[in-house]
Formats: sequence, C-alpha cells, structure tokens
Amino acid sequence: MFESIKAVQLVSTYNPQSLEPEIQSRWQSQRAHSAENGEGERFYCLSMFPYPSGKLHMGHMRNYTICDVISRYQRMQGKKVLQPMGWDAFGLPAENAAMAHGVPPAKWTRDNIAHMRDQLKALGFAIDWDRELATCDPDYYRWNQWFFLRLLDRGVAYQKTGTVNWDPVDQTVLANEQVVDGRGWRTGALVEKREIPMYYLRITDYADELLAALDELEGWPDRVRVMQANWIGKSEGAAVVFQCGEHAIEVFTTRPDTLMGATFMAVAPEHPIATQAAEGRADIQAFIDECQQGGVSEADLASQEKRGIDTGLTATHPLTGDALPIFIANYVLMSYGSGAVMAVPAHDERDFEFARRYELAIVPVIERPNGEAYDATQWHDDYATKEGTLINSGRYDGLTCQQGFEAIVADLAKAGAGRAKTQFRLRDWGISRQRYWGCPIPIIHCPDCGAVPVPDEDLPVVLPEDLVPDGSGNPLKRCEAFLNTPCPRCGQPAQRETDTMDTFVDSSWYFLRYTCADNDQAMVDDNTNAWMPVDQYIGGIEHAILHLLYARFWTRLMRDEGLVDVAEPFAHLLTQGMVLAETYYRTDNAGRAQWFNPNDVDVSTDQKGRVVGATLKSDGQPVTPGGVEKMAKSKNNGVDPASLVGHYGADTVRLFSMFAAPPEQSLEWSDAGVEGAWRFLRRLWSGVAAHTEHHPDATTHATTHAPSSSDGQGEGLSRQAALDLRRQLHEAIQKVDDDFGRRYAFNTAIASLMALSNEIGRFEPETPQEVALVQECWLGLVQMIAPVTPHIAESLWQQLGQTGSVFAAGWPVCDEAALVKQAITVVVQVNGKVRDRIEVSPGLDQATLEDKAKQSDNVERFLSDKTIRKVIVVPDKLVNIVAQ
RNA sequence: GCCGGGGUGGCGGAACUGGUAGACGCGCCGGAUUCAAAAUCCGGUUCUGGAGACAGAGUGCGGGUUCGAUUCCCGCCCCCGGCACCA
Repeated sequence: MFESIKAVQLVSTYNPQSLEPEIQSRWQSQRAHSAENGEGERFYCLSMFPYPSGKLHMGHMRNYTICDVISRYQRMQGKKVLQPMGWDAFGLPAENAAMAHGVPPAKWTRDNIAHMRDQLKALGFAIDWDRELATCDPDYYRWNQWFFLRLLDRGVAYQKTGTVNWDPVDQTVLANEQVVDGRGWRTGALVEKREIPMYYLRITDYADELLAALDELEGWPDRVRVMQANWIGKSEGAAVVFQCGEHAIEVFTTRPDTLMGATFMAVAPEHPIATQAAEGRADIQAFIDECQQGGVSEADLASQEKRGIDTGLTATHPLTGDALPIFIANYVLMSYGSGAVMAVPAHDERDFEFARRYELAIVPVIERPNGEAYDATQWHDDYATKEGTLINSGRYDGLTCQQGFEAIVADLAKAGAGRAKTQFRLRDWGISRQRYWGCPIPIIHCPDCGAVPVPDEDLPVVLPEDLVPDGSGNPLKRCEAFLNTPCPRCGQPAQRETDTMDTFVDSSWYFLRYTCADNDQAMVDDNTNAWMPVDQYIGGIEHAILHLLYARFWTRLMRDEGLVDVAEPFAHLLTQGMVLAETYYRTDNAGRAQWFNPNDVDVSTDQKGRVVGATLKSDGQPVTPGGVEKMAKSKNNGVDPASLVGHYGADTVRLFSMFAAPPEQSLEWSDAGVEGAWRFLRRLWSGVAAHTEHHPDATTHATTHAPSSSDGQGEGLSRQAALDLRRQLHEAIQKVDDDFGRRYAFNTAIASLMALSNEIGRFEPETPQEVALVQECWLGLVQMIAPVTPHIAESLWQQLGQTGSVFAAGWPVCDEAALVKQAITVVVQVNGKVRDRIEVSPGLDQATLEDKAKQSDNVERFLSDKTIRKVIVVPDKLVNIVAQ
C-alpha cells in the first residue's frame, strides 16, 4: 500500500502549466464551445463586455469565471449554450492614453484587445470566439448610425441644448470624472457650466413602461429593481402656476396639500426669472456667475452648501393672493421639472434650512401626528408627514393631507392656476459627446439645409483612426478629410457633425449583435429572436442603473422598429461584487502616501495568528496597513490575474475566486487563500491517482455516461462507513446542483465538494463493491467540480477510465434512496439554551421525543428546581422545554 | 445631499422558510515525516473560567416582538456602490 502510493507520486504530478494548454487546444480543435453545439433548449449566458484598458484585471477574471461556471453547468444539463465575448472599445481612456503616449486611440485599443483576448483564452473560458465583436469596428457601429437615423425619422432622437463642464483654458468639454473639486484635472482652471446643442433620445416617453415592467423582472435582484424605480422616480402631485408680473411660473409639487404653507419661491440660477432679476443688479449677477462655476454632476450640486439670493421680485400665491419673495437658489436644478419650486419650509427639510438661513417665514400647515407644538427652531422628521390634519389653511383646516391634496388641486384647476400632474425624475438621454474616440453621429451641417441626416447608402460614416487628441477639443474638428463633404440634399460644401455618440449607445445592444455577428446586411436577424432574451446576465453592481436602463430602453426602441420581439433583454441578472485587496502605505515628508503592492509586503503575526506588523520585502522597514479597498491603480493593490495563472494555472485562480465569497458580495483577495485552492487541486489529483493506481480494475468497467441509481450503484454495500460515504456523495450532488443551478452559491457548492473529497480520502475500501463506490464518488466529484476547474476535471475524467469530455457526460443524478439516514441528532433546549443533543431514529412522534428529551441527565439537572410551563417540539430537529 | 447595499472567530466566509452560531478554506498552535528545511500528513483552534465534565458571554450599537432572533420590527453608528460625460 505504502509503496504503491509512493510510486504514484513519482509517475503522476499535477502540472497545470502543461495540462491546461493541452486541454484548451483540444477544446479548440473540437470546436467544443460553439453555440451551434447541443440539441437541447437554448441558454444565453452573457457577461458585461470589458473595456479594453490594457490587461485583464481581477474584476474581469471574477465576472467571466462566474459566467463560465454557469455556462458549463448549463451545458452539462444538456443545453445549447451561447457564451460570447466582445469589446466595449470606444471611450475616454483611449484618448487619455493617446495624450500620454502619443499613440492613436485606435492602435492602443486594438493592441489591448489582442493582449486581453490571449489572457482570456489562457483562463479556459468556454467562449464562442466566432462571434467576437468590438464596438470600434465600422461593421458594428454602422448599425448605431443606421438606427439613430430611424430614431430621427420617428422623432425619438431630437436636438436641444444641454449643460456641460467647460474648461476655459483647454477650451474643451470635460467629463464629470475630469472635474476635480470644481477644477479641470489637467489645467486646474475653474470649470464653467456651458450650454451647447446636443442630440437626445426620448427615454422619458418610455418612463411608464420601463417602470411598470420592473415588476415582472423576477429574475433581477430586488435592489436593482428598486434603484431603477427610484431613478425613474414617478411622483404624483400637481403643477401650480404662480404669477410674477406678466410671467407665469409653473412649479411641480408632490405636496399641494401644503400649498397654504408656501412662503417663498426658489428658481434655478439659469431660470429666465433669474436672468431678468439680474438686469441692473450686480450682486444678483455675481451670484448667478458664481453658480455657473463648478461641475455639473448632481452629487456636487446636491452636497454643496444651500445658498441663495433674493431677487426682489415676488410671485402671487394662486389661492391667497399673498406676494411671495422669489429667491435664486443653487440647489434648484434647471434640468429637473421646470427649474422652479414653491418652498414650504415648515414641511420640507431643505426649504426649512434655507428659510432659517435667510430668515424667511415658516408657517406650519399640518398638525404634528404626536400632537406636540411645532418648533420652528429645529427640524423634526415628522414635519414631512402625510398623516396629519391641515391647520392655518383657511377653509382647508381640518382636512386630512389626502383630502387637502384633492380639494386644493380642484380649486387650482377651477382658478386656472394648476392641475394634477405626474412627474418623472428621469430625464431624456443626451447622447452627444464632444469627443473623438466614439461612433460619429451621422449628420451633415449645411449652411442652407441645416442638419441633414447622412443617407443610408453612405453609411457607415467611418471614424478616421490615425488622429491623436491633445486635450484641447475634438481633433475631428481639425480633420479636413473627415469634416468636409457635400450636403446630401443640395450638394454644396457642408461639414460633418463632429460629436460622437455616448458609449452607452454601443453597450445598449451589443448582446443582440452576438446572435448574428457575421450578418453584414442587417443589424439583427432571425437568430436574434431565437436566442433572446439573455437567460443570465452577469456584471458589476455599478451598472445597476445607467447601462441596464439604457439597454432596456434601446431594446424597446428596436422592438418598436420591428427588429426584435422582446422588450426585456435580460431575463436573469446577477450583479457581482467588487474585488478588494489589502493596502499598505508609508507617508513621505510632504505628508503624501506612497502605496505598496501587497506582493511586496511581508506580514507578521502573533502566536494566535493576529496581524501585528507589516514590512516591505525590499528594505525590511515597516509599512502601515491601510485597510481593504477595491483593487485600483491609485492604491497600488492590484493583483495581476495573468501572473497568478502563470504560477498556479487557471483552475486554481478560478477555484479561489469562486470559493472565497458568494458572487454578489465583494471578494477579498488573499494569496494564502489561492495557496489553499492550489492545495485542494493537488490533493484531488493525488487522491484520484492513488485510487487508479491501487485499483486499476475499478476503471475498466467504465461507463461513458453519468452514474445513477439505475446503474445498480450502491448494491452490495453493508458497512455503515460505506453507506455514510455514499449518502455524503448524494447529499453533495443534491446540494451542488441546487447551489449551481438555483442559488448561484458557488462558494458553498465548492465547500461541500471539498468536504466530500475529505470523506473519500478517509475511506478505505474493503470489498470490490466498496472500490466501485469510491470510483462512483470520484466520478461524481470530478463532474461537479468541472464547471469551476474544467482543465483538471477533463484530465481526471480520463484518468478514471472515461472516454470523451466530462462536459459531454452530463450531470450526476442524485439517488434519493442513498439519502436515508439511520439516526438523526435532535437538540434539547431548556429555556432556549442548548443543554443536550440526543440521537434518535427519524420520524419520531412529538410525545416520544419530549420524553426522551426529559430523560437527559443534563436537562434534568437544569429542571430540578423548576416547573415545566410549556414544551415546544419541532420534529426531527429540536425540543425546547420552557420552565420557571 | 438623495437612492441602494453591507457589518458574524485572528481572516475570507457558512447557517437557504424564526429552530444546534461558526460548515468549508486561510492563518495560528501541537505532533508525525526529515540530518535539516520546504512540501506533505495527523490533531487542535469563537472568547472567558475550568485539569475536565461543564458553565457564562457572543453575530456593528441601543431597544422591541417571540418558547426561541445572525434572520422580523424601531432608532442609531460605521463602511461600500450609484447620482445621468469613467466604464
């Protein structure tokens, strides 16, 4: 026995560096991952496609491993699986790289794609590479342009002005990301808000449908549905008209019941009333100018100090006729509603703060639900109640909020000063970007004909790929060859639109294109309807709102154009968590932190394993742990998947990333944890090797299909240890099937496979039937681990005497008969505290269980001086004796 | 500021429908093997007290419901994601 194991170790060691490429080339030559394979039901398994930033990072690796495990599991269920891959290849980072290195974005992007494609292939994902696409290819983006023209025809796409960040030094539009503390990231200049003409898509026309359909998206996480619902933000309220001289100012309020408590109005700095008020008033103009500074992002606007200025103008309250002062306020957004609000400081927290600051009247018009007096010096959350009774509201006094709402809206309507109104928070989608590296908007500007659509036969409008941006505006504006073209309508010299499309346009329909990537005649075709909707979509939670909402919207636009049947593109959604790692730093003399990669740091622990210090490997001097953070360049805590794959092989890295955390939670990277995954695979390898060496005949009765109860497995077993092992195998089959197929709890599935592996290793077969059982166990284990670690599984499958691919073998079948237990453990509690555990046969009746529980010595000890009040019996589980 | 999520041993996590808190892995401690080390194998490992049997405490904090709460309810604290031009 001892010698045979020794021999096995000599002839057979786990060497993923040679094994994995060999298995991968076999898959490739057999076209194992083509979506054409398989007879069964279709299963479309999709990952959010990567931005080709340079090299694969851990977030990609995690995303695609989850997708691959699900794809391979579904394939083992006999389904015809589509798992495609592509590149979200337009975008800002390519322009930044171009500026830094003087290389055109196109070259940088395509080089990155080539490198990252190789990295993906080394990870052994079952991707159908025949369907690969990149959004920067004219073959792809021509359909963006073609469809945009359809949207223009239908009036879904239209032009209006929008606000952008303007860097006055570089004379360029900045992305929100490029505005740091209100200043341009390169120039440090104070950023200004600037209005420019842009193209928009009428997503607001679909607001109701996009909202209502969320209820039916049962395969989506609740949190994503809630976030989207709140983003769309449907609110029922009233439009109320205030007169200001000859101007009518319309505002929207969700609380018309508080109208009698309105004591002032506030308008956005860009509002026409503000512009009017600034005439001849330098102080007001100065305030407006100040508001024009800084970035346009809502986070910046909403978190800044609430400030305002009195315009000196007043508006007439539509019901009381009172003159309300009109303020310009920096917290009122021109882009939401009408850019003006009525302020009811007594019942709105922001208005309350503003009124306190500028000493404006605060008039409570709802009684506090708790009956206490209104305290105008301090905000209390119940001031925003909708459950009170109206006061100080003239003839509305005594009404409930709901009654007041209706009565006041009715009176406003009668007076022609308002009406009930539904308002959405959602705004139309601005798709114009003043950038080079994107899909050109197919418009030609003619001095006579205006904005003329490019005729379909002239598509695609091809983006020149040799330009290098320098940070000062869009290089397309200086590219004569692109710019100048005759007007398609009148033929005289005209210029192309130089704005490109938001990259969210590219990512709003790429999943449709995978189904027909080789079709050069149409955007989508019959294959699209055959594959759609996507059965399982996997990607980062950071896309919960924008990308996923735009994709839902765009799919509806294509439905309404008659191009696809479905409205909802993604039936099931899994939002994966981020990948984190420990950070280490030192602070230099200037107080700046210098960050060190975890790979370059040694950590020391005390006798109990607690971390007591960390030192830099290169100099042995201490570094400070900075906590666990998202892997990022700025904290230098990124771990490169490619180098880990080089060291341990893909299977180890895949196994660790699926084992260390459930997919929806953040995953903390740990080199020691990767070692653990590596050890497990080596034990698995040597366990199988020992079995096949020691029992070579066990593998000669090999089957080419999954073992199941109908094969007569399990017959002839009598030893309890053998029955227990077989039960553990079949419990694992049940558990892993549920974890992979329903729960997506890959971590617990792997845990039970590790436990099963430990049990097989402990078991020493004594009869030929028991050897057959061990063979059954190894086969089942290899099949079940295959979706996670496909390379080692293919190899072990063959070593166990099976022919063909483990993925063709299907999924092991649970034998219910094997699950039956002889004895179960029942917990006995006294007053809710566990005092004993008793072994009983299953299915015992309540009275017997209760008696057995009371006979326990330890239980008697706790009951000695007490009277039993009540006994709760949960059959096969627990007895709780309540005593005093 | 607004919307959403999270917080359990030294660490990652498990406990799926209110019923044994800590599966599995890492780390650490002890042992075997070794001239020695690495690797490997075996045992232990929530904390406190106890030689042990066992007892007490314990799931971010404070309260509540319940025979029983990591799980449900109320109030707080901290961390993370998104906020419409990063992708």
